[in-house]
Amino acid sequence: MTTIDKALTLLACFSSEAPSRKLTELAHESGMSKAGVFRYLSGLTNAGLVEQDPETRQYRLGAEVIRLAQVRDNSFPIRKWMRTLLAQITDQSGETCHAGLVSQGRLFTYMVNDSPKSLQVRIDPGINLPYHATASGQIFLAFASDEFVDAQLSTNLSAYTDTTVTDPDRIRDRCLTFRQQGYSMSEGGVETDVISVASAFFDAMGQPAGTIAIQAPAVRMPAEMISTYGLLLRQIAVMATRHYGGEVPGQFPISPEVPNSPGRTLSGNTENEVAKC
Amino acid sequence: MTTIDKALTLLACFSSEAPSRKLTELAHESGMSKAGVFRYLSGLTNAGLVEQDPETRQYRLGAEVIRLAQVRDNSFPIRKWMRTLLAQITDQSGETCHAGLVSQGRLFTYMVNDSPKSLQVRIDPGINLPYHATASGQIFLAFASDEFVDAQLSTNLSAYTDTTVTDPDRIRDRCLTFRQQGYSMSEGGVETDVISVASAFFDAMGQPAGTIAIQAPAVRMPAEMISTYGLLLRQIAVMATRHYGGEVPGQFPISPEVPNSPGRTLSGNTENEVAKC
DNA sequence: ATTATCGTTTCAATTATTGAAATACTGTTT
DNA sequence: AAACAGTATTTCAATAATTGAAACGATAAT
Repeated sequence: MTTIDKALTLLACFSSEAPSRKLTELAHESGMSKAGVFRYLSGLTNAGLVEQDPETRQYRLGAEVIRLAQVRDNSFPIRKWMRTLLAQITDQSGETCHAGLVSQGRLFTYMVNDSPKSLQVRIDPGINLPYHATASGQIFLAFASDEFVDAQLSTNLSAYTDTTVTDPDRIRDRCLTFRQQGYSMSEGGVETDVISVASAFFDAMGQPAGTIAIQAPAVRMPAEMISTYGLLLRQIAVMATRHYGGEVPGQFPISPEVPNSPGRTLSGNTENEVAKC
Repeated sequence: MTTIDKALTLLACFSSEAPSRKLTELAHESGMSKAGVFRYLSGLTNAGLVEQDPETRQYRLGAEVIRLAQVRDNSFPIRKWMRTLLAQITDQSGETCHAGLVSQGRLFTYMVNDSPKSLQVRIDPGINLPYHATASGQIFLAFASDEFVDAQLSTNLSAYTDTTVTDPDRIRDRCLTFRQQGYSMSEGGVETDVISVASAFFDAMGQPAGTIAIQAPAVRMPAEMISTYGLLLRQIAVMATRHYGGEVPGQFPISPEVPNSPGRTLSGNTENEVAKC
C-alpha cells in the first residue's frame, strides 16, 4: 500500500453520518499511527480536500471537493438529465424519489426530489444506503458481481427496524426475484411505515452504476402501486442507462411499453426555475 | 514537498476548461516524470478520485469526488441558503446571477441561477473566474491580502476582449474604488456586451470566501442599474457572510437600508420544486 | 491544581519513492 | 503489411522520503 493510498483512505472516513472527525478517531479507525494520520491530513489540507475547524480542531472535507465535483459533472454530466428523470418520476407518482450512485463500493443518495405532498419521506443527498436494508441497495446487489454480493453480505447486517431482513440467504432470494422483475421493494428496511421501490441503471460494462427509487409512506403504497411504480422506475432506469452511456445487461427485463400514469401530472421543475449547481 | 502533495497537485490540473487529461500531458504540465504521474494517478484512481476512460485512456475525475462534495455540503451547508439568496437576486433583478467560491486560490462559479428572460447571459457552474477580468474576481481582490493580489497580478493577464483591463496598476486602482463601495463592476471583461456587477462575502477571519454577482447584457445595464444592483448584491453578500459563519471586515461598507426593488418580483424557486443534490 | 486527552513535533531507522530507460500497446501512415 | 509515432505501463537499483514511538505543548475536564 503506497503512501497515497493510505492518505486517501482517510477521505473515505468522511461521510454524512460522520462529517467531521478528530485526528485520534481517524488514527484509530484507519489503524494508522497518529503521527502518520497527522501528516496525511496536512497533505490533504494543503490540497484543499480537507480543512480543520479552527475552533474544534476537527477535520472536515474542504472546499476543493466541491470544485472537483463541479468539474466532474462538466466532464461527465449526470445532474442535468438526472434532474429531468427524477422530475418525471415525482410528476407521475407524486412521491419523493431519489437517485443513488455507487463510489468505492458504497451506494449513496446522489439527488433527491421531494414529493409535493405534505406527508412525505425525508431523505438527504450524500447519505449512505446500506445494501441489505434498502430497495436501492438490493436492486444493486441483484445485478452486482457475486464477489461484490458476497463481500457485502458477509459484513454485519444491522437491523434498523423489526422488519429489516438481515439473513444473507433471504436477501439473496429476494435479489433473485428482483433481478427477474427489474425492480426491488423494501418495506420498513431502514424506517418503519416507509415502503421503497427501486430500479438500477448500468455502466458501459453492464455493471450496475446507480439506482433510482421511490420512497413513500406505507399507507400510500398498496400492492398494485408497488408494481406500477416498479415498472415506471424500470423504464426510467433504462433511460438513465442510456444517458449514462451504459449497457443494459441481458438479464434486465426491458419494458418497451409505457405504464399508465398513476398520479396526477404536476407542472413544475422546468430547467430554468432551478438553480444550477 | 511530500508524495501526497505531488499526487494531489494533479487534481488541481483538472478544470472545466480541461476536464480530461492525458498522462503525458499531465506529466509535462506538472513537471513530474511520466512514471511518477502514472503511479500517482493509480493511487488517485484506487481512491475513486480519478477514473480512466476505457476508450480514450484519458483520465478524468471520478465519482468519489461527488460523494465527497455531498458530504462536505452536509457538514458545511452552503447550497441551501445560497439557492435562496440567488433566487432573491434573480427575483429582484430579473437577471442571471451566480455565486463564486474560492478554493486553492482559484475562484470558480459555484452556483448559477438563470434569468427568466430569453436574452440572457449563459454561464455554467464549475468555471474558473479570472481575477483580473471579472467583476467577481476584482471584488475578491479588493478585499484579499496584499500578497494574494500581488501573486495574481504578477501572472500573465490575458485580454479576453478589447476592453479587458490588463494593466496591474489600473486594476489596483479599480479595486480600491470597489472596496470603498462594496461592489465591483466589469464591462466586457470576458465577453463583449456583457456587464457584470459583484460583491463578496467573508469567512470567520474576515477574509473573502466567495462572491455573488449579476451578469446581464450591456443593453439592459444603464449606469443607474449598476449601482442599484451593486447595493442589492452588497446587501445580499452581508447575509451570505452571516450564513457562512463569517465576519464582515471593517473596510466593507454595510448598508442596513433596503434598496428599492428594481425589477418585477417573480414567484418561482420555492424549495420543494427544486431537486436536492 | 491535577489529570486526562488531544494535537503537533522531533528524530534516527527503515522503507518506499524515484526517474531513466525498456517494454507493451494502439492507432496511423507509408 | 510493415514500419512508425504516440502513448501508457513496467522494471530496477540509487536515493530520498516515509515511518512510528515517544516527547512536547496546549486545552479541556475533574
